[in-house]
Amino acid sequence: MDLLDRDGLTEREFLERYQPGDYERPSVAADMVIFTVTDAEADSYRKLPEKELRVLLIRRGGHPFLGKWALPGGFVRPDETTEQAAARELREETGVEDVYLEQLYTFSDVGRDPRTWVMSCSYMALINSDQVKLQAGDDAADAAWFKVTYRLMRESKELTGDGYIKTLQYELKLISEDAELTAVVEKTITVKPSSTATAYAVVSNDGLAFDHAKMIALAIERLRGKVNYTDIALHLMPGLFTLTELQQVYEVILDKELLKAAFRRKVADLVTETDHYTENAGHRPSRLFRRKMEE
Amino acid sequence: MDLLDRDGLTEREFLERYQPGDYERPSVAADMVIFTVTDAEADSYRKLPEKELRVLLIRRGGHPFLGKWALPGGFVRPDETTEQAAARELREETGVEDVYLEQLYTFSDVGRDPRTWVMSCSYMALINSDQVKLQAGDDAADAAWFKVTYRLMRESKELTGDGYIKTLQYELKLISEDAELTAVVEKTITVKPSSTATAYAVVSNDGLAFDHAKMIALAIERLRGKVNYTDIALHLMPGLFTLTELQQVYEVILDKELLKAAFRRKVADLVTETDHYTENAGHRPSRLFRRKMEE
DNA sequence: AAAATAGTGTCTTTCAGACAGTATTTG
DNA sequence: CAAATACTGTCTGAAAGACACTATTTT
Repeated sequence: MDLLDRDGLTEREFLERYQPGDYERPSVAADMVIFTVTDAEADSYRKLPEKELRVLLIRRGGHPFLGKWALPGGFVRPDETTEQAAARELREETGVEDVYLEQLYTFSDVGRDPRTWVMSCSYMALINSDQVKLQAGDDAADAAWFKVTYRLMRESKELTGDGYIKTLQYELKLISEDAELTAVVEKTITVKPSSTATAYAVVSNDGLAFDHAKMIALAIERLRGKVNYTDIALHLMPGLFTLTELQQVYEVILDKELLKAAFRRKVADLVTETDHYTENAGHRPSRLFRRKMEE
Repeated sequence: MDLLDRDGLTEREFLERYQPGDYERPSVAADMVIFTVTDAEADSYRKLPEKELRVLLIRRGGHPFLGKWALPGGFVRPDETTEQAAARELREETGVEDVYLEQLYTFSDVGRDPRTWVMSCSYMALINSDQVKLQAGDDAADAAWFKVTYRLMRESKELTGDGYIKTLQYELKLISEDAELTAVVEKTITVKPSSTATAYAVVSNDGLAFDHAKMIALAIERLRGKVNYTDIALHLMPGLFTLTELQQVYEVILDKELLKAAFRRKVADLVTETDHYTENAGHRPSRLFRRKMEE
């Protein structure tokens, strides 16, 4: 192919002479919502421990948002994709290598970073409690796992002339051993005859940096959506697990109780049974399952 | 809040003195997959016309990819979000203002643009045939609507030691009045005990610029996925439409025939019936419906 | 009447919700 | 035996698949 452009150049000539213009360019960061599930303290050793959904946050050691908690992340380098940058941050922060990683959304609101023009491509990572143990040797001293809850608090609908605006307010709560953060995220759905638009806004925010409350909210919504029709939740499970544990994970993600019989029917084709059982549990042993790797 | 950082600065002082470093930054473009549905020519005026799913492409007038077809798009400016940039491009290209717009994915492969470091945040827009008429006055002379088909051609699965790799090859065909483009997009799903990764690659590509074959493939997959559990397809319909037309749109998106009775039951709560009917159709008139704006 | 599309009725199958019942282990 | 969890059986009702049937218009 040797097409010539208006200046009579071939593509090779064009590229050899190409000089990037000096118009403004944004910095692009990759930020990660890293989820895991851990056992809460049980009242008695005969009772099963409850499961908690947790997110990793890092306390900011410099301006802006000094002292606030932020998602792990960093700037993308010219020789890597946003996904590679996310995986690199994940490795640096947690030592974990082989995890489920999914791009969520690219945030580009003007002024979202008070320093300069910064976009953020956000990712969701799911790691299981086996892998989390490796978290010891991280460089950011002020990293902590926060228990997450995300709950619809208020719902309203306003009719406009030719459509309506639905407003949903969610309370996002993040609780660690020594900090408790709360944010309210508002989801606004504007329905008009020829369009539907959804926008997120942070209404109040106590302790989270940047627009990271929005990112966490979006991640939870994605997780909740996918749990119902994929095997995504299995990435939060250790190698061997009981169906009751799996059900607890679904319940903590969806923030709602499920019926045992129906749940077992539903996940039957996502798991493979093994010949192992739990031991010394203070009650009847439970069969252990693995994630199904065929099909 | 007047916390001081290690240099003893308040946040305000820090920001006043902040100088962006001179590390490399990418350009960020917003590219759009604009879908619409139009009637194909009918054999006889007594037969219903078939529906076609179409995408807007623009022939490149300069290097790189001179003469190839590309998605409409452009660079994001510092005073706008990627979404605003997408909406701006859409307006410039088609004159259309009020449409369904959804962020798809941010592409950042190294070398995806041969000139320089460019990421692209891709969007999907759905516009209806009423709105498309406005397309006359566009600046890019070489814009054309292409009929799209996207079909699974080959499927294979290879077992690895502890998991498997599934490879799906899709043929993407784009046909306009005077051009026919074909690309093969390969979707690779790598399943390992603690992760699942999906990657897209363009295996062959005849006539599309950049990685735009991947973007279109991703857009179609998103559209197909959402059609089943949202009212997204209604954004492709004009103000009044028959249920048969709506079914045709579902069928052309999903590339599969649906059963009439079941379809009507399924969409019943997405539409509102009107008192209008089609006229002079050469057969029994059909009731016209609108998109349901309540609930 | 023929051609064409519009629209409905209903049987079957599948699957989720609901709930009760049985089974197994430890203290 | 009591406490605790594990696991199964089955009824019901909602929704999707399948297919046949009726209805209405134009030529």
